[in-house]
Amino acid sequence: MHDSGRPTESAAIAAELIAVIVAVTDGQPRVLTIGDGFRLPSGPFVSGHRSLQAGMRSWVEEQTHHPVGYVEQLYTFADRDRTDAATRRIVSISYLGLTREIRAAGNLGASWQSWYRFFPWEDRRSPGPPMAEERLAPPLRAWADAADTEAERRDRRQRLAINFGLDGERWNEDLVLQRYETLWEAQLVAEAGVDGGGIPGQRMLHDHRRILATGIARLRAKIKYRPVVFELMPPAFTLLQLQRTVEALAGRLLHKQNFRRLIDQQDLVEETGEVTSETGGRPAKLFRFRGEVLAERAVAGSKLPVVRAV
Amino acid sequence: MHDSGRPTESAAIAAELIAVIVAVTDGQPRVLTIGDGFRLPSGPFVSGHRSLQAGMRSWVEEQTHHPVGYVEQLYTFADRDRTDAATRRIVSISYLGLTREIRAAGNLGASWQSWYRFFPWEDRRSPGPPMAEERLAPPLRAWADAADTEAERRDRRQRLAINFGLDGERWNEDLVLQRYETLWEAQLVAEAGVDGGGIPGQRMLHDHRRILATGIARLRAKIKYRPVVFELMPPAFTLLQLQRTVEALAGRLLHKQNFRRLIDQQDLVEETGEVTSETGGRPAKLFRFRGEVLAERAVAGSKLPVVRAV
DNA sequence: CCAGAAATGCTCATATAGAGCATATCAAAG
DNA sequence: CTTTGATATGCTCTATATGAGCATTTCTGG
Repeated sequence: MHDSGRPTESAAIAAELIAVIVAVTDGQPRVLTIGDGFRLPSGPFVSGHRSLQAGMRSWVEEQTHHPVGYVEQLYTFADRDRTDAATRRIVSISYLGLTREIRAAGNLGASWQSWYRFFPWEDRRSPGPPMAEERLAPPLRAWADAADTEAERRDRRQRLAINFGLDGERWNEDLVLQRYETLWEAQLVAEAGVDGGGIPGQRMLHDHRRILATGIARLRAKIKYRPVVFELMPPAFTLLQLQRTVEALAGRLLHKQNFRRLIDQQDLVEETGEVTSETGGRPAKLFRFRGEVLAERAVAGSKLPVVRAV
Repeated sequence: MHDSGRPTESAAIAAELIAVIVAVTDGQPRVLTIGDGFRLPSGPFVSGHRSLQAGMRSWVEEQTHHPVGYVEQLYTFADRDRTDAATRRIVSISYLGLTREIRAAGNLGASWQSWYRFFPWEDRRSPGPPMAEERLAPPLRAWADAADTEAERRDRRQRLAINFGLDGERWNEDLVLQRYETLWEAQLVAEAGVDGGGIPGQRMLHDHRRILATGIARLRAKIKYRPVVFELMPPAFTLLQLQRTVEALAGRLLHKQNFRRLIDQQDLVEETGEVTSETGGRPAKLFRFRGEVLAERAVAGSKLPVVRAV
């Protein structure tokens, strides 16, 4: 409360916990859903919960029977237009979780959905002209041109260039949320009211697609400076499997040799001593994650030109 | 709610908004406090608020009469042991705000406090042996050695080395929260129960010091990849002033020439055409922030060895 | 005119990142 | 037993970025 002395007259509200649980299987990044596959696991935060995170874990486990591993908080929001049966405002606290998919039959209708089902334009791993340019750019440009003033038109065009990698700009895979929000503004997603203008991409319940976008964006940004990918890997894996996992998340292909150089420069993995010849071709060495690095090194680095030993 | 069909039976809870408002004045990073200077502006989230952020802004303005500029969400938590008068669980949503200090007399007892008053060990700008080594290391090492098992002792020592830059490790200014939490665990901060073992650093109300630590950590990390410092600068400034501001935030000195190189490599500023000779010495050119870069470039860069033009 | 305080210009060595070329090593097909 | 298809691995070369300093220039205040 904002004053320990006097009691607060705060209105009652309801708090909801929502989880974006991610795994990568068969080269696809997947998100854990319940029901018909269009909603994320979620439930109210109640007094019995030890903490927000504990509450989220228990809802996920209850609704999906799937264990949750690594977890971090994503974002909290309070949509003006969402209230519960008692018309209380709802505050939603979202979490991002990383696990490995466990294939158990019929667990409550919980299912794993490729996240590119909801954001097909985010997958740029296959060669050929990307969907952002083929399918999204035309209606988006039309939206930009439809602005009232010339200044606004210019703003919109520049925003499109940056967010969608148009007009010579490079594609930035981290801008998942910005892209979704731009599409929303241009009335190109189904949640925005109309039918979505024929843009591909499955909609979700309420604002769940926006929350998923937030989770993807966070994860794509995070794999660049923290070794979180390993939460998604089995105990032993080949470097190519690791690369394929990162590619699945980032939605783009990586340069193999440079990827390997990056990995071992950082001492992230060590050989198990075994090899596998699963995939055909020269058998690959198996590696395991060196969990110690989490303790050994805080993170990457500065970007500030600090002066040493004053 | 987690199911749009049936009503949820969620318990009522109270939501609180807390703000960490930062400004840099006279070379000191300062945080806006109310009352006796040991508490952050805060208040309940009520149904009249348009959004969480709007509610936070209105509380800050009501309690301090100070305008809030740039804002971002920090973290949401629910302390088990904090309830309000009606013994509802409290969910606290914290925000980080950046402004420039306005010196207005007697505004409600609101005041700006140097954040190093609460975290003196975080200021390493002055030469000489840093406080982390002089004052903190001994009791921390004692805590590490007091662990039950050898394994736990080793873990603690390594954690100290990384968090506090001991045993040859480098100081990482971003680990503000980890340091505070380690000190808490070692019973060296006043909030942890006892008197804090003589470690310098003013305590705050409730968990406000932890929230401030979260804000400092976020800001220190963010200035490295996003041009947020400019939110703290006046419209025109010299490069040295800019550098001093970053140094105040980071708590360490920067290499002047390299700092300048970094700034203009990124086209972050442009000359106003004027010069100032305020500080003595050769007059410095005045610069202004090129706000356009926010639109022009998304951010910094990859760290993933992507392959171009497949 | 001189000392003090910055502002500025440059240089050099060392990482890191982006792109490719060339081999090595296996499984399975023929 | 050889060929083909698929990787796994080693190395090289070129930009660019980063960390550290040295050397000048340009003012203000005695």
